[in-house]
Amino acid sequence: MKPLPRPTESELAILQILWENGPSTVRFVNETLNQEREVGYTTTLKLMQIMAEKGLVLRNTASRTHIYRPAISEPETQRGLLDKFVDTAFRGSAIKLVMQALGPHKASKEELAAIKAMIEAKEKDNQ
Amino acid sequence: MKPLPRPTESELAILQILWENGPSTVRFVNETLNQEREVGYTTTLKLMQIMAEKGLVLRNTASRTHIYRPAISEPETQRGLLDKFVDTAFRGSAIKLVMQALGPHKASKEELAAIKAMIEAKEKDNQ
DNA sequence: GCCTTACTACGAAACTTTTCGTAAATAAAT
DNA sequence: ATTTATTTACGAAAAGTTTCGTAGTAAGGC
Repeated sequence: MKPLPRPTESELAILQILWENGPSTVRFVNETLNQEREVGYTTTLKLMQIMAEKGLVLRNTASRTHIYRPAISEPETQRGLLDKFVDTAFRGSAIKLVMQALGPHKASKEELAAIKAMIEAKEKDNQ
Repeated sequence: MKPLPRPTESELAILQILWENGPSTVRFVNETLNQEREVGYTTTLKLMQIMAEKGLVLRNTASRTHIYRPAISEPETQRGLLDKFVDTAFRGSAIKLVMQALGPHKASKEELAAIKAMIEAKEKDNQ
């Protein structure tokens, strides 16, 4: 099994709709996309067909209207994209990326506590 | 002044060489790139010319061999790329990105301390 | 049954990014 | 001075991504 390719930006937008809403038709995906910006129906269809070829989505073709679903989870996908991004934009330094990401961001008490907990766990690992 | 466009992946690779080594010639940049993968000299030249047009780099054309330098700092560039990336890959949630990035990463004591300090500073802000 | 609508398949155009070949100019080497 | 090497400029091909038009086929409404 060859590993799945990273999705392109448009493909990612489609995957996000599938992750959020579960297995969906092209029409539903297209209508959801159109809440953001205008996209032709066949444009969405074509993209989803390409994604099926690449293995990024699976589709049930039992009925005439095909049902698409993601072939990979959102966290797995994010991991792949993040690894690439850390390499290209931060020369491999995840820490620098974290600092940059935290910098201007308004975080809630709970979020900060969660990160802190994670860091404290890692500090224990280090010993 | 229009804000500078985000660099593409290849452009980013060139910027990184300039950030790391200071003002450089096309030849130097090309040779550095070639340590990673084979790229033709005119390919690198063309990219750098395009970057100059876009305003991503500045060049000194006083002597025949032009000297290029970045027009924007690495952190500024990273910030722009990160904002876009958080939006597209993490649907705007910087916190999720941070958690993902910290997850598998081996961090040193000092790095963890630095992040922790930043978080504690933010916790104070919140109150 | 017939017409309208909805869906998939396919191909190609449009756009972006990357790659490189060729030509012209300048400098260096012999 | 002539040749050789180095550099920029330019244009266009190649590759990747996104967009959509057209055709064919199945389904639904009348």
